[in-house]
Amino acid sequence: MGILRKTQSLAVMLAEFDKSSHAISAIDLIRRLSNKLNKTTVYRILDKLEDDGLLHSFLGKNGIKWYAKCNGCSKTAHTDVHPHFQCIDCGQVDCLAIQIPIPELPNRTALMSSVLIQGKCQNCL
Amino acid sequence: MGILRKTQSLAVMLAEFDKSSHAISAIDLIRRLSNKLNKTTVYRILDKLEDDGLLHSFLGKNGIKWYAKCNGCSKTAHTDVHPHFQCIDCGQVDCLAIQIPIPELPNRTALMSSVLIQGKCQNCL
DNA sequence: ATTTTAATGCAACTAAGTTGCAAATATATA
DNA sequence: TATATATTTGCAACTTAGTTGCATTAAAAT
Repeated sequence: MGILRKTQSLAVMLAEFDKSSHAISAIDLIRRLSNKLNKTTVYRILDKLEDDGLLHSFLGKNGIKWYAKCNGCSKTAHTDVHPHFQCIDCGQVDCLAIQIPIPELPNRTALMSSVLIQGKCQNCL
Repeated sequence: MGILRKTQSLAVMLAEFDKSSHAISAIDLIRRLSNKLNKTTVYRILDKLEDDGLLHSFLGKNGIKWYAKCNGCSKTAHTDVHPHFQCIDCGQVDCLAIQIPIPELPNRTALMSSVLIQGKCQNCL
């Protein structure tokens, strides 16, 4: 069940995602908003925004959960996914506007896939 | 620093990986060997076997750490990686013997990448 | 204005993985 | 083979990310 009410907490969260186009990790968001929102609230709003298709989530380095705005990325199930890029120096994470095609797999059905590319971003090169 | 001594614990761990060709999650391994080995020992031996290039690790669903034998998979840094497949029904995880090519990224340098495909395995179809 | 229902904060909890340290066990040396 | 040395192990305690139950607060509906 997604967002039902326009609350203060929701506004604060959305404002944070509007500040920059980079992905934000749940823990970082909790840290940034610690004076305004409880961490449980942060997790719950993230869940709902994902349900509503406003955000998508994925796992970064060390299995940390990240969230990014869905800028017109398809909400339907697909095996062609956009990869995420994490800089090993500064830690910044972005969605890449490319598609990594997953080939047909013999004896298996692929329903979803996730691709994390790690390397150096423009700033850290 | 990798394996230096041939210990009982090491033998137990290697035997477990020889039992099947599927990947094993660290937690599952700890559970299976709980009557023989302490979990700290399991984690430490996994680390060392990975250092030695006998196992490789990757993250499955929910950021859980998995280990699989390196069956001739390249140990050198590369952006062409073999993907891992996790069945959403039975949870089983395997290495796929295919390469997913990662294209050149403008303004970024890709140093490594990981691909997790989720779907249904042959048994669960 | 009052009622209803959803959202929030808090504290306590879970699960995966890590760390420090003393005891046990391999290996090297005599 | 016995002893010394260095690595490995088990244990307990800890860390970190995320979850749950429940009482309180705040939207929205009446």
